[in-house]
Amino acid sequence: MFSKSTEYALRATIYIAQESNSDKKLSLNQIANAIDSPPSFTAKILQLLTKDNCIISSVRGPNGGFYITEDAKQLPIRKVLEAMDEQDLFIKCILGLNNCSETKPCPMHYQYQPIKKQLIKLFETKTILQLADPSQPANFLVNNSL
Amino acid sequence: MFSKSTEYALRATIYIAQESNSDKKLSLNQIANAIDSPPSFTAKILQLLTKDNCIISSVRGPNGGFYITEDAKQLPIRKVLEAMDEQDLFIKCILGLNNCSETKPCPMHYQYQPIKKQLIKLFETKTILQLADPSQPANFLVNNSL
DNA sequence: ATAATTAAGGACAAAAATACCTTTAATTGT
DNA sequence: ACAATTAAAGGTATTTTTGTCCTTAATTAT
Ligand code: FES
Ligand code: FES
Repeated sequence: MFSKSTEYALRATIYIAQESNSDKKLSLNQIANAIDSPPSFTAKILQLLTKDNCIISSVRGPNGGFYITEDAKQLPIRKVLEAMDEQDLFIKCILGLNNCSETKPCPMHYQYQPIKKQLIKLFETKTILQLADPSQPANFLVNNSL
Repeated sequence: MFSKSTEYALRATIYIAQESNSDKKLSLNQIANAIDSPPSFTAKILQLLTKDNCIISSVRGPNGGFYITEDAKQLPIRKVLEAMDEQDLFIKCILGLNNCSETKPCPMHYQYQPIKKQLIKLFETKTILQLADPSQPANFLVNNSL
């Protein structure tokens, strides 16, 4: 479904939303450790997410680290996919054809379209906060422990 | 969603089911041309699909080529995904965690699971024939023409 | 100021996916 | 038998993805 980069990006974003706020920042190593991802590679991914501080925020220096603002928590998770350049899923044909549309449907189009719509809706409407909401008991697991 | 290899495999299978039978075989070049794929790469993919002749069949020599039996047309398209080793979609967690299950749900599990079930059902129940059935007007487009 | 800490950024490396090319084997028609 | 045709098989090359490492810049505490 998604690339490793995007999987790490989603896990990192959710974890940061679970654990951080502007008073409690998380270091790269904390995050990579928590989400079972290679630290150096995770650093690259976090750079993409902190671009313009629009999803994740960061500060350097002692007691610095990564965190997410309350405002950013309201963003739909689609923003994470956008930052990771993972938009093919929303646009492309399931058979890989350039155009996916009612006017030029491939043999799977009418079967796949309703599922695609649900995927888009899921990523458009679910916010980062909703996935990290501690009142939802299913919202904790972001690694391969257990 | 799928790798290029799998996209080509699906397009090739559908095209072969549209156009061939045991009396009318298709050459590599015909297929690659029809589905907009690199011929040499498509050759490799067809090798996987003809493995044990279980999905696509082939014969060498003049008037040889690739075709599909009536029996094989009844196979669900999941078989193509299996041949391409693309089973992660059916098993894996959308966040990339090793186990996807009700007992260890990730924060997206309960949102994603219903969609995943529909994807599985789609690939399990739709047969190659259904996607290539000429009585369905949507069943022709397997390339980027138009 | 200085040293310590932390992310940012760039160069590099390894692995996988994608694509190509050459040789071999099977089949057919002559 | 022979030549032509076609897929099979294997090796090679390129590109993309994944991952590492090292230096630089920013921030903080002393
Ligand atoms: S055209 Fe193939 S999924 Fe829409
Ligand atoms: S555990 Fe993540 S989708 Fe099921």
